[in-house]
Amino acid sequence: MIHINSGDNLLKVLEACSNPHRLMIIAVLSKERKYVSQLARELGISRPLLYLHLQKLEEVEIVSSTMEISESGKAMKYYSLHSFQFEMNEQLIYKLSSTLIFKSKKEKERD
Amino acid sequence: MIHINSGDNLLKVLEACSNPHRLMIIAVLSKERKYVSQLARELGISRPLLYLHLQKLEEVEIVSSTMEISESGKAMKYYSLHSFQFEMNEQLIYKLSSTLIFKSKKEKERD
DNA sequence: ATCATATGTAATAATTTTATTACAGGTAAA
DNA sequence: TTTACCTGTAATAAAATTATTACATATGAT
Repeated sequence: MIHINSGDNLLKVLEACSNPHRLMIIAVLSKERKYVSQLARELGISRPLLYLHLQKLEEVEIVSSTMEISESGKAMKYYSLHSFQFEMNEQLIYKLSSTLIFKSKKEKERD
Repeated sequence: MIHINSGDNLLKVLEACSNPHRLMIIAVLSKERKYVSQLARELGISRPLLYLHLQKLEEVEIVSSTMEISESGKAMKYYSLHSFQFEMNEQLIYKLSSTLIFKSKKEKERD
C-alpha cells in the first residue's frame, strides 16, 4: 500500500495521477492486471505512449510490472496496480508543506 | 466545500494541486487569507507568476478572491481557501473513469 | 518465408506549463 | 513630486510534458 510521507512524495503522486490516460490506466488495472500490448489496445493509444505513462506510474510505485513467458512461449509484460489511499485535504498539504522541495527537473537529475 | 463529481473534475483538481508553488499556496491560505502582494513576498515568487498559479486554483474553486479597500485607501485583493476533502484511491478513479474527457487544451477552448 | 503477435527504445515533434520582463494604472505618506 | 505601496496584464522565453515515428528483436502459427 502506497503511503505519503513527505510533501515531495505527495507532489510526485499527484503529478503521476494528473493525466487522463494515467487515470484510465489506474481504472483499468484496478480490475485486473494487463500486459502492455493488451492495455494499449484497450486504451486506444500507442505502445510508446503507454510506456511513457506506465513509467511515470511505476516511478511512484502506483503500478509495477513482471515479465512472464506465456504458454505459447511469448514474453509478456504484465502490469498491476498497487492499492493506494490518502485523504486529500488542506490539513495534509499543510502538514507536508515543510518537506516540499522546489527543484527543476534538471536539478533533480543531478541528485 | 469542493466536491468531486466527475472524472473530468477530478483531473482538473489533481492538475491544480500538482505543483509545488500551488501546494504552498494552499498550505499558507489554510491558515489565513492573504492579499496578493503579501502572498508573493511570503512565497518568494513574483506577482505575475503568483497570479498564474492563483488562476489555476481559482478555476477549480480551491481558492477565491475578494477586492477590498483597506483603511489606508488602497485596493487589496484577498485570496482565501475553500475547504476540500476527498479520498484518493483506485475506487474513486474507477468510479469516475467513465466521465473522463480526452481533449487537448485547444479543443477545450472551443467549447 | 511471411504474417501476426509480443517486447523495447531512440529521435523527433508538438503542445502545454512555468517563469520572466516590461509595462500600465491607482492611493497615500514624506 | 518622489517614494512606497497596491492592482493588473501582455508579450516573450524557457522548460517540461505529451505524442509520434521509425526502428530493432523475438516467438509461434500458417
